[in-house]
Amino acid sequence: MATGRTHRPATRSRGIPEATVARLPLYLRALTALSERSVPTVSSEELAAAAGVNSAKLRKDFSYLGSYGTRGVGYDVEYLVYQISRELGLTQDWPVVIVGIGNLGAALANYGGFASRGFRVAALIDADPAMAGKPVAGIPVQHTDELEAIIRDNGVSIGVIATPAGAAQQVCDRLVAAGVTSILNFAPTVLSVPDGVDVRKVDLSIELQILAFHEQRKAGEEAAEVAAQAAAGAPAAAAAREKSATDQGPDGDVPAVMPA
Amino acid sequence: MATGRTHRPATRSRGIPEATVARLPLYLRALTALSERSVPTVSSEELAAAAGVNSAKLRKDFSYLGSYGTRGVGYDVEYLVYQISRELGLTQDWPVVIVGIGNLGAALANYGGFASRGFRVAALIDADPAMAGKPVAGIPVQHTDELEAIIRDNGVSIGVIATPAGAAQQVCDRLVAAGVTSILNFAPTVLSVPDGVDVRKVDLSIELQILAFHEQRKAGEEAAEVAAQAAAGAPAAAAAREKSATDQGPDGDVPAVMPA
DNA sequence: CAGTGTGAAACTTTTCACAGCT
DNA sequence: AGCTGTGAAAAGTTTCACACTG
Repeated sequence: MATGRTHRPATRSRGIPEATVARLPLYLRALTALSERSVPTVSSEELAAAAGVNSAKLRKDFSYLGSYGTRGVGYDVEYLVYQISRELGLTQDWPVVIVGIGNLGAALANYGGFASRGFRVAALIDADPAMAGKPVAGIPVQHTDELEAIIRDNGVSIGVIATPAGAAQQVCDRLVAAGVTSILNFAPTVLSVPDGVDVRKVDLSIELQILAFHEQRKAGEEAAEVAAQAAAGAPAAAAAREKSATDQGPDGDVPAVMPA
Repeated sequence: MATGRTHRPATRSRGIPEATVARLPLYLRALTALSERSVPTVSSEELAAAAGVNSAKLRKDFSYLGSYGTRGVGYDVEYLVYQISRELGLTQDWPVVIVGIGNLGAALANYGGFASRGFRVAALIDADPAMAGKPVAGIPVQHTDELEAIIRDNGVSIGVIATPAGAAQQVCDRLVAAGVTSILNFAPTVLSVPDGVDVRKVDLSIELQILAFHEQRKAGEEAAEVAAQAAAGAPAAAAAREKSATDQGPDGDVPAVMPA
């Protein structure tokens, strides 16, 4: 909602909130499942449940895309799939390179959901000469020396870094220099990139640490609860948790993209 | 947050904002690196740069933990490492089970940063009988039949699901029934869990789709930019991006935990 | 005087609740 | 009658800017 909405009320304008963007893939997945089961329409309530969010949030999110529902009825599944795909830029397909073909890189290469929606693994790249030529997930691994050529020849703009932490920044620099402008980083490092390049980070140990924090909290609360229960009368059962909601928050963080 | 903060101004009370919690692991990692280089103190500016956030945010975050800095000087690295570790519950170590030992599960089992900070892989579990006994990352894989016993015998409260999507909910149910209260889910599914169980989700294709959205946006802006540049005089270079910041947002999303 | 700690302002995201369409 | 679309309120997060302290 950055630039005013003053006029142009019809054609949904730009400026979809980042939090909404982060949820669109979730909706898309739920819708795709419905589509496969040939469900023709769905209400915000049902779709929200399938996506793990609440319906008010979902309706608000969709309102940023336009008015694609029918009052009293719900949303047309196929139509919404198309609209969200388009909004996410998945009507074209994006060639992606994966750099670092260890266990993780191989797992990513084998990941089916990859190809299924808008992405194509254009190349697998590894620094180990012994890997060169070896096929992983049916794609021959190429040596890092080829990186620049691969990026240019395939018009790759999205790169996935699955290397050890030590190599990540260097790989990142080369990717960016060769023209990549979006990076998904699995290495546990903060990457620095020039303006205009987006980096998203996936980090196992950070996720675990966040869980540990809450886990620890629960242990503490349990003790408090027992005490309270002992002191007071009876009703202490489900009274502890702070947030409830049917939500399944993404980002956990507000992960947000970071144009760096 | 929820319960008022009315009194108790002194001792840092409970209720650290979720967004702050999500960044603590980032700070911890940066601090650990400094510690290894034997750097004794660090300013909010330096540490923020290392963690990829801005210094105001970092100071605000630390203010929720207490006053651990020294005005005019900065923060004592060792002391902060300890305080953050304690806050995150990493002074104890958490036994973790990984269910689903495919490429991804193996990658996770081999992930070093795992053991390094507060977590211990208590067991690897897979449904394939052929895997049973086979060691991965030095740990023998056990069959799913043993799941409940493993959880109970090891006092596991954190589980990692790295199975195919189809098996995830079922595995989740068993983990929860056996006593697990925190789950890190790598399968592309929305898990439903009872109240009091936290789920965090890591999803490759969602991340890629978010990148695709921004990538598409860039392409559009580029065109607009060129047009504007042609029409106007000259200054259009770095004027495009909407957010700037040195930030490297986690969550990308607001991933947030979801007490479900 | 360099640099923390923090109120207050600005912005973003979520939730509420209901008018309005089909 | 039912369900969407959305203003408006509430909650959460980030940024600003400066008083205060070692």
